[in-house]
Amino acid sequence: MKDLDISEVAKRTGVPASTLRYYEEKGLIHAIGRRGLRRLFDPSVLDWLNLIALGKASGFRLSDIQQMFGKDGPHIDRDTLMKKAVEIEGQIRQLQAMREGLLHAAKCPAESHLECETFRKLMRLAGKQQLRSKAAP
Amino acid sequence: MKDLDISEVAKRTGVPASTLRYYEEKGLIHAIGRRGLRRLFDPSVLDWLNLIALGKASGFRLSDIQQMFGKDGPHIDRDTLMKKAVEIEGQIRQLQAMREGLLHAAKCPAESHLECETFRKLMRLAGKQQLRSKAAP
DNA sequence: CCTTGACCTCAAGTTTACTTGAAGTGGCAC
DNA sequence: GTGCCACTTCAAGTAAACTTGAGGTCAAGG
Repeated sequence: MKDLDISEVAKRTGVPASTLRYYEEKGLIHAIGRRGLRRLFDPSVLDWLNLIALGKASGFRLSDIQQMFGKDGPHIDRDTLMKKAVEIEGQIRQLQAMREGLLHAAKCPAESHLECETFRKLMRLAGKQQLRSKAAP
Repeated sequence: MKDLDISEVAKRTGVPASTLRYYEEKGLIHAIGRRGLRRLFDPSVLDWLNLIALGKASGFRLSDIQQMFGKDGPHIDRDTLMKKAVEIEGQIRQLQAMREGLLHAAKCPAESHLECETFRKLMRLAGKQQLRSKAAP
């Protein structure tokens, strides 16, 4: 496969060039070289960007993502990964409660949703997950 | 029930007073009055804060949250709520993929995770949900 | 009555994740 | 060879969600 120009990467991923430079600066992706001043990327950067997008969509910070799938290094702390996975489980439950709450709210005729017992129950349920996780800032 | 002092609300919810003032300024919560300068909150503010926390944990912006569960107004656009619910569904799927990916990564012996076919498959799967949702900025 | 300190306001600072703009460089089509 | 313009760097700007600090107020305990 051929190396990719920054604009090529941008085109294929939808991530703006400025963001790609920013990510490189932050150590999330790496150019394999330069042609003159211009960065050259290995096609694998597309995978990395996919991964980064996924992480972001999951509510992680760039620094978290870097931590999890470190530099280009092979050292991924398994404990950290497990902890993150558990964190995500809680987040999923919260999202499910939120979703149910919203769906109910869309149907429920109560004046204020806080007056609806079903809604309040869902909220309490979700509230129980005392996950003050910094994963979703 | 008695009205609550800002510090009382802070104590019971864990939300700092400064944040409570900020939320009030943004119209997410409302003091029912003042004793001198000091805000007085109805105990129902605890429910609202619960709801706000839930929304935040689900990746919504404060402005989204305000939109969904508007001021103290009863006007909640059901279509908006449904759309949000659908958005959340996609987010949940992404989180599930992320979770599985992490769990797998915690076990998989591959040098780089990108070299692991299982991992890549999970990523592609998650990537398919082209949810460039602004719900999780 | 008088002090105390928790609360107030308002402005400015912080962090995260970028974007924008100015000024420079050099690959490549002609 | 030479000029265009996509690329470069670096500094500064933006938005969201708060936090911090200075200076002021006033309800309550002694």
